[in-house]
Amino acid sequence: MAAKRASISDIAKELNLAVSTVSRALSGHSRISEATRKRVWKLAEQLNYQPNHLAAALRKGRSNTLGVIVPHIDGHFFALVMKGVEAVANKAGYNVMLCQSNEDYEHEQKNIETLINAQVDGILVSLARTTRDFKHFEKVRKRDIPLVFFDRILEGVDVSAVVLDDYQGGYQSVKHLLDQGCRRIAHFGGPQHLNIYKNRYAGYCQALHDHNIPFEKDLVVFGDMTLEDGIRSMNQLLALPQRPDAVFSASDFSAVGAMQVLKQRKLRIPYDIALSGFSNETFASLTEPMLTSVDQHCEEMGGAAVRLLLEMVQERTKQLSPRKIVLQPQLLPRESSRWRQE
Amino acid sequence: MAAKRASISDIAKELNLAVSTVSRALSGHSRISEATRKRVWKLAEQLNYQPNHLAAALRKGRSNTLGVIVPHIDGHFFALVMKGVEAVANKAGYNVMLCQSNEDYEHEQKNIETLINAQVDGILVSLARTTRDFKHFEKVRKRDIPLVFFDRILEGVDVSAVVLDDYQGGYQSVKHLLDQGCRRIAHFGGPQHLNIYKNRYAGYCQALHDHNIPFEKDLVVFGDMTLEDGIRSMNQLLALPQRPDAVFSASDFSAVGAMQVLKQRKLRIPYDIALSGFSNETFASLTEPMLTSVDQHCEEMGGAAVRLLLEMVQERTKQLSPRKIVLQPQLLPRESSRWRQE
DNA sequence: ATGAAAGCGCTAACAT
DNA sequence: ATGTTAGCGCTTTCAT
Repeated sequence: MAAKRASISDIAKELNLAVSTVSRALSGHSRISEATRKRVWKLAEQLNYQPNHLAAALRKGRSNTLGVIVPHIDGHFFALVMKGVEAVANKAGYNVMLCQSNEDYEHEQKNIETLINAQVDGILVSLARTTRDFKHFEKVRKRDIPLVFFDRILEGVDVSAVVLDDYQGGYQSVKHLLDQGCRRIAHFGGPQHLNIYKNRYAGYCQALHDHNIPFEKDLVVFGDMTLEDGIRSMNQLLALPQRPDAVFSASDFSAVGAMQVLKQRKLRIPYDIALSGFSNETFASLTEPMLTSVDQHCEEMGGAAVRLLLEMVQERTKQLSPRKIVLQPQLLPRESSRWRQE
Repeated sequence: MAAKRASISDIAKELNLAVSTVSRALSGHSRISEATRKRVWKLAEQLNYQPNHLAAALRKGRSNTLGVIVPHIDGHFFALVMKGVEAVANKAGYNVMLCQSNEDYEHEQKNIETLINAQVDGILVSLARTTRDFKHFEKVRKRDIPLVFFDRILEGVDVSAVVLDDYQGGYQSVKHLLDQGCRRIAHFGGPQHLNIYKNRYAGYCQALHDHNIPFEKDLVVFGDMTLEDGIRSMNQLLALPQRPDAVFSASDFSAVGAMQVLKQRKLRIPYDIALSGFSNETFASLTEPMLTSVDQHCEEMGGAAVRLLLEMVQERTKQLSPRKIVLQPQLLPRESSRWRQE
């Protein structure tokens, strides 16, 4: 029963060698005779030796584990990011420890503690929507644990991060709507303390400005970007004396909410009102009409974030100054915004 | 810089106590004077002491970490399961290490090694679609690491698992379609070596049988359950001399594929052909018509799986015989299958 | 090329 | 109630 696992010292005893020799043989040290190396490896196989990472980690002070904190894992975006994270991390020999903050600041603080205690070698974070300060990251800094943010970061804080050019995403979306002939373009925006929503909004504003469309305050509605929020916001817009002829939503969910309202009111999409969303959720190509959206290259973002983090982990000595990587978004025009369908 | 972390022995030295005393004070041991306990905690706070879990794990032989292997994390189901897993695990003081097998057998084997090396206290697995044997789990058994499967398990192997009553899900779906007046009900089925698809199919067969509907081989199409597969399968069915009047798909994705074909051919859903899927993906309530589906209580499944696993972890001594927990599915009738809409 | 020995930070058995 | 001590399995310096 209970098969005790073979250790280096077991192998050493069996072969009449010193543990240090066995350790070196196993880790491919150069100053070990070919003969010894072979004997050791053979017995290791036989005994089905598995290295005890915990012990190695304790000794070396590194755990070969990366911690990741995401607001939530349901939904397209973070799931795909995790795919990229995992792929790159595993290839580099690192494990991944996952925490969800549930969009909650307090929870995020706990997550940080958890990861510090687990002795992770580096931390990847995308902020909870309710996070507005940086206190809990001070601990991480103090311990000199490499830290990389992705997607959602706090405005005005100088940290390493991998982000999407949300400004471009917003700009292109609005430009596309303008190209279709829309002139009164509304915007569903998210919490403005988060870079992503702020930048999408900024892109919207700039695109209007560049095309000499006057900005109308009434056409911008802020909310929490859920489907229900989209319903609420759309109804609010339709109650205006003069309704918009397009909506650029900073989220696919609220865009779909708007879509439901429009369909229910028998307004034609895109002819009466065109619609575009953000994130290219799975369902974006399954709605009717299919929803125009912005792809965020999620997997790539995850991969890039890990690569950046590993660089920092491996060159811990040199205090590198914070680096930012900006990925370009890709507009995917679909039926909800295109007047002429191919 | 590089803030060295305070250790128990640091605290002990500072307070002129033995490390064991400090350790006990910190872990709430009963035989420690209130005064000492307070002094220790106070200094611990001051020094911002964080326990070194690695060391504790090495010493105790337990890492307080659970490993989870999922086929993939994108898509509704596993993402929600992970939510449940994480919630329960964290509450019980365990961390979660996540691996994705990418639906690949080889990858799954690697994942197992990874988790064993990481010294996890227990492993949760949902099998890759390409996994057909059990060899790689023998190592886990030999090491006596508690192992719990969820959702996807191998047929005919006696293991602890948390599964959905897929048979019921299939049965109810078909019964519902029959209740709507459908008589020629087709089925899109998945790989039959996986319990979930086999049972959904079995439920389909039994429901037909119970209602005296003859089984027709041509109405059953097996595939890989993707959207494209649904398109292919639907076209295949429409080429039959006599077409079906309903399809029960074992996946929402292939159901949506079918939906696209039907819409394109101007067949009315549900009037010409009714549709029902499985898994209640996010998009199921966003298609037009909204897709009837079966909810799997994903979060609950994740939670139940962890609870079962933790039981095994905590009572490791007593070799419990494998336990199965079966959750009941919930049919969600929507427009794609209902003749009379409320 | 190999060995001896120290120690990572913690817990727990065994004192007192 | 507190102290002493051994050791979890590994890596690494210093010898030889």
